[in-house]
This record gives sequence, C-alpha cells and structure tokens, in this order.
Amino acid sequence: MILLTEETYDPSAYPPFAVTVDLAIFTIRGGALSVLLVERGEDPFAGAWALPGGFVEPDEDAEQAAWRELAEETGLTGEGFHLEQLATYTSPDRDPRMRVVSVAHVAFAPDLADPRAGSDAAAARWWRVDELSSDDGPALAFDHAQILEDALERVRSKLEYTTLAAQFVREPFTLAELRAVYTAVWGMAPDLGNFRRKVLATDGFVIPAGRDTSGGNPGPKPLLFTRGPATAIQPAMLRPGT
Amino acid sequence: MILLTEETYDPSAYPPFAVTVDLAIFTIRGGALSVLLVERGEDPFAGAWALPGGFVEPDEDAEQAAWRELAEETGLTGEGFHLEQLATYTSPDRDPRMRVVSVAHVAFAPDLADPRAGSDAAAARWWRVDELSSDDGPALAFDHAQILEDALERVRSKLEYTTLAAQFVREPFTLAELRAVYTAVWGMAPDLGNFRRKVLATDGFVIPAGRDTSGGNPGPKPLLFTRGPATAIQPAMLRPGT
DNA sequence: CCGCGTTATAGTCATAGTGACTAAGAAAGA
DNA sequence: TCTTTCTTAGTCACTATGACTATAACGCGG
Repeated sequence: MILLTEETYDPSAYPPFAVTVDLAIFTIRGGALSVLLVERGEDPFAGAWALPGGFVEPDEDAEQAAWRELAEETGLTGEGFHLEQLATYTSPDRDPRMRVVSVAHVAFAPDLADPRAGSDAAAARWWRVDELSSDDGPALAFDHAQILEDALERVRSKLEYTTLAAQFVREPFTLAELRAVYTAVWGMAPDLGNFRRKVLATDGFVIPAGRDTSGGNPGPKPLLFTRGPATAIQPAMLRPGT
Repeated sequence: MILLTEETYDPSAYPPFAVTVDLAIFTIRGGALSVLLVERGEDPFAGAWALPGGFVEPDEDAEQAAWRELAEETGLTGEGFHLEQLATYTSPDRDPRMRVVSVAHVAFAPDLADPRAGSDAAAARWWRVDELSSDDGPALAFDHAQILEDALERVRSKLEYTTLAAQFVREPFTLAELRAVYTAVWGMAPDLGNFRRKVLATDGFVIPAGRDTSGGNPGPKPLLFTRGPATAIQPAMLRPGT
C-alpha cells in the first residue's frame, strides 16, 4: 500500500493546469426556461456557442470567480441570484490547447434582460433550453453540452426538494407565477389545486404580501407573496408522472 | 458587458494551478461508520491527519486519479466500490505552499481491512466518524475538516433517496445487515418493521437470494438478498425524526 | 429436552400526503 | 348583462408512514 499523500510531493514539480469556471445561467423568459450562451469568435470552436466563463484569478476562489463572471455577463450585481457549484470537468482533452479543468456552476435569477453586445466580435443571447437539442439549436463548444445537461438535471431536481423556484420570480409574486416556473423548468404543469395546497402547506416557502391591485387579467385579484425563509420542501414535490 | 470567454485568452498565459483529488473513503467497521485518514509526516501540517489523495496526472481525468488513489490506499481493485465526485475546493490559501485545487470524491465499500503500514513514515488508519469531532480525535490538515463534513452529509442524504446502502454490505446480505448500515450512517436505527416494509416494497432494491443456513445466532434463519438494479428510492426513506 | 431470550417475519391501525377531480366566485371585455 | 378567464376552496379514494402488536424459529443454559 502506498501511503504518500498529495503533499508528500512538491506541488510545483507537477505539470500546470489552468482552472476556469463555467456558468449555466438560467432564467425564465416568455414562459420558457432559458440559458445564456456566448458565441465563440476564435478557434477552437469558432462559431460554436459556449457557456460564459473565465479563469480563476490567483487571489480568488472558484465561487468568487463565478460571481465575478456572472456580474460581467449579465451586467447585474449578485443580488437576487442563486449560485451554486455544479461539478468539475477534468477530461484531459476537453480543451485542445492545454490542460484546463473547469469548475462548473449553476445560477438562477428572475427574468433577465437581453445581454448587450460586447466589445469584441462575440455575441451573447438567451437560448430556450428546448432549442438546445433541436436541429437548429446551437453547436456547443468543448464539453459544454454535457455540462448543460448536468446543469438542467440539477435545476429540475432542485425544484423538487427546495424552494429555489422562488428565485426565478420577482417579488412580490402570485402563486400562478410560481407555478409557471415549475411548468417552464419541468416542461409540464403541476396540478393547479395540488400545487397551491403543497406550497401553502410548506411552512416558510412563501409569505403573504397582500393582494394584487393592478388588474389587467380577468378573474379575481390574486394574493401576493414574497419568498419565505424555508429552503427545503419536505416531503418533496415530485414532477408529475413519477 | 464583457463577453470574453475563457478561451478568448491564451490559457498558458495564466498562473499555474496544481490539481489534486482527495478521497473520503467510508466503510462500516464494528457497526460504526469509519473513514480512512493518513498521518502526515512532513510539513505543512506534519503530524496532522489528512484524507488520502494525490495529483491528477497529465493523461488522466479526476475520476481516474481517484480510482488510482483508491486502489493504492486500500490495496483493492475498484470492484465493489462506489465512487462519486463530491465538490471542488479552491480557496487560494488552502495549501500554504502554492495554489492547489482539490476535486474531492466520496467512496463507499463494504467492511474493509486495516491498511498496511506504508513504506514511508506516514501511518494510515480508520477513524470512526464519531471520533472526528471529539477532543481526542485527529487534527485535520488543510481544509479536510470541511471536506469531511460535506462528505458525511452527502453519504447520509444519499442513503435517503438511493439504494447505495447496499454498497456497504457484502453479498449476500440480510435485511438486518442492511439496516445496520442505516443505523451506523445515521447514528440512529430505523424502525425494524417499517424498514423491512420499505425496502421490500422498493422494486429492485434487493433481490431474494435464498436463506442463510450458517446459523450462529438465535432466531430463525434470515432471508438473504443481493443488490438489485434499482438506484433510487421513491419516495425517499427519511431519517427518523424528520 | 424444556423453557427462555433473541431474532426474523408478518401483521394492524390511525394519520398524513397525494393525484385527480368538482364547485363557487371575481374580474375583464364583448 | 353575459361569457370567458382565472383564483380560491373544497372532496374523495388511495398510498405511504409511524408506532405498535403478534407469531414463530432457533441457540443455549440448565
């Protein structure tokens, strides 16, 4: 048995890696779950679309780098975002130029505006997630198709057992708006009555905040809510058909 | 808005990082959940205990490195192990010598033997997880206390909604042995009758494999089982008292 | 070889949570 | 005013759960 640990060696004697963060930034636009992608202007993968990301700087950790990139890409401060680490992708040939490991993150936020065009040739836009696997969907650079697939599954399952759906709506919100988040992310609508019952029965999921007065729709004025302190849904709210 | 992506820059122009894997290897010994630690012989943290780990080599990904380290540390091939990525730890000052990011993994296996002493001065031994936070528990090197805490929570929650507990017992096993896994990991015993009902009602969790004939205990000969193809427990089996 | 403690297995029963519905009422617009 | 749309408030059968009780097999000590 070999009992050497990493630190038995001199770390600087080892081949250098570049470390980056990549972000799958999700929002809901026009009732559809969407993700921000940037078009690559240079090889490798020129013309393909990639998750926004960048290098981890010498004096920051990966989460700080992710927050920095998030602010740079969306033009928004971290307020209202949820950000979490997803997984780390380390295949030796994932970047043809050199060894790059990427610490992927997932971020959610309420409906965000269109990104402004950058100063370089690259474009950035929101893609509906149901476009990603279609024929006229974007070609994805590096292993970003895999990262995106993992990120989507993370978001979908997190809605089941956490209150993160409320991060996708602006406060105050109605239960119909919250339900629309589930519908967009899961691709199917939870039953109306059962959804209300579950959300209202989960202590601290939502907090009553008066009643909408603005009108605009037919039907009664809906109750308004803000996000509550609860983070977990117990027992979980399952996707229909499981 | 800045739309540069990681690949807009030259990766080799960036400061080098070392990339390692660290492993929290769990097993159950004497009815107690235990984790393998190695004692450090050199600074930094000489005399402290650390998770086994090592560098990711130029031609392998982190998972391959983790399997390699796992085999080196336990002397066993990967057969029967469950291994999964936990999270990546990237604090700039987590290693005082240089910038090292660690892709932490969690591994489970049935009761493993004592590690043999290595050729260097370092020792390796199993620690019961309930010793880790006690006064005469080990001092932990680097940020390994944090990694271990996250790994423990991962194991505990994975027992709730996956069939991974069966990875901790040798086949064939009895339901009492499987229940002992839950008891060890959660620190409390699930109700006997309800546990049986739940396991047997979960399609594909366990597969009947005859009846024990060896005896040794009082009471009837228990039924034997092997691991089934199911990976998820739906709905989850919750820890008592939630 | 008898009885006792231990252990495996098989129930019971009240309650909570869910899926699938139905019903009533409020507002907007024709 | 009438119709459509939408929020709110149920109902009911069924499933899953927590907390028990009951029965039977086996080893062992006397």
